[in-house]
Amino acid sequence: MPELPEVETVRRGLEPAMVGARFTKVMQRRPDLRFPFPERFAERLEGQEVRALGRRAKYLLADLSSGEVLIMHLGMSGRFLVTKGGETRMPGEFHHEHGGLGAHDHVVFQLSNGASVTYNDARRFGFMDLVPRSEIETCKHFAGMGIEPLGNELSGETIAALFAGRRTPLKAALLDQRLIAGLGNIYVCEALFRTGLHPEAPAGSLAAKSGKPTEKAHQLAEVIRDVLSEAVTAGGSTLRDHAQVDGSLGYFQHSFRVYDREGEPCVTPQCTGTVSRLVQSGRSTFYCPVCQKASRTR
DNA sequence: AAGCGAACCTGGCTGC
DNA sequence: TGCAGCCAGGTTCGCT
Repeated sequence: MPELPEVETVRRGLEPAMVGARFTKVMQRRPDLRFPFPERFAERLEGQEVRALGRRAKYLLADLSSGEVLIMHLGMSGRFLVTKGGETRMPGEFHHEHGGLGAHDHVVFQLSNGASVTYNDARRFGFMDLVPRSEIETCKHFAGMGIEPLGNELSGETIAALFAGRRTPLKAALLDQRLIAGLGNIYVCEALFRTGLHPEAPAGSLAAKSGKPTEKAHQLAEVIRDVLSEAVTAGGSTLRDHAQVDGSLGYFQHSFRVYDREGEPCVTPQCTGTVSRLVQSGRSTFYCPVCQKASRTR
């Protein structure tokens, strides 16, 4: 469940359980996820205090008293469940009876405040790494990463500058984490719909010849911010599994206007269009062919 | 260089 | 009921 709003939802859920607590025991139950765990993973965590829990794009960053940062990425199916001390593990099909570990519980963090944090990831596209605080900006995960869409950098001007001259479809440009980092398939579809932009329009069409942003570029920047912050407020989107660390669901999926709505009527008032699906670089794009017509040329 | 498709892995749903 | 086929919120690799 991992685009920016879901990761931010997880961060907010983990924060009270982890920040200010020490790792008393870390159980790493397999040698790798998408990548091998770093050397001596558990030993480097045990005894360390979590000073802060941050987020960059779709990555969670736990600042440790050792000076290292625990980097966590959820991939496609990664999720965290927090169990407070004394509680028996419950909600969710992933966790077998009373406190036992489920099939894909790969890491369990026990904390000095009595809480347990379990990382579950059926597909194992997620990963964890440990990097010195001083090397965070330049480490392989973040070097070359694009701007934060909820930060101050996102504007019509930056979109025009980043997209100018690119013939790649808008959909692909928005998914490119080297340009803007944190958007994924759902929120790109939703943002393009709200802006009335065709997903196959060339990314460069948002920059005028002068290099200045078009009106649509300004709108797109605002819409991206709106969609993401609305989704964060809703606790993210829940598609197949819980989005929040206490097992409860996000509910932004009820606000989807095009994502996963192929064949349904367009929600725009007066619009007679039907939501269509097309495949771009191997991924489903949902859009309204009537509302989203903007500049397919150039 | 940019832009596709495939690959990584498991599970859930659809349809025969 | 069983099984094949397709699809899934992400990222990276390798081939045009």
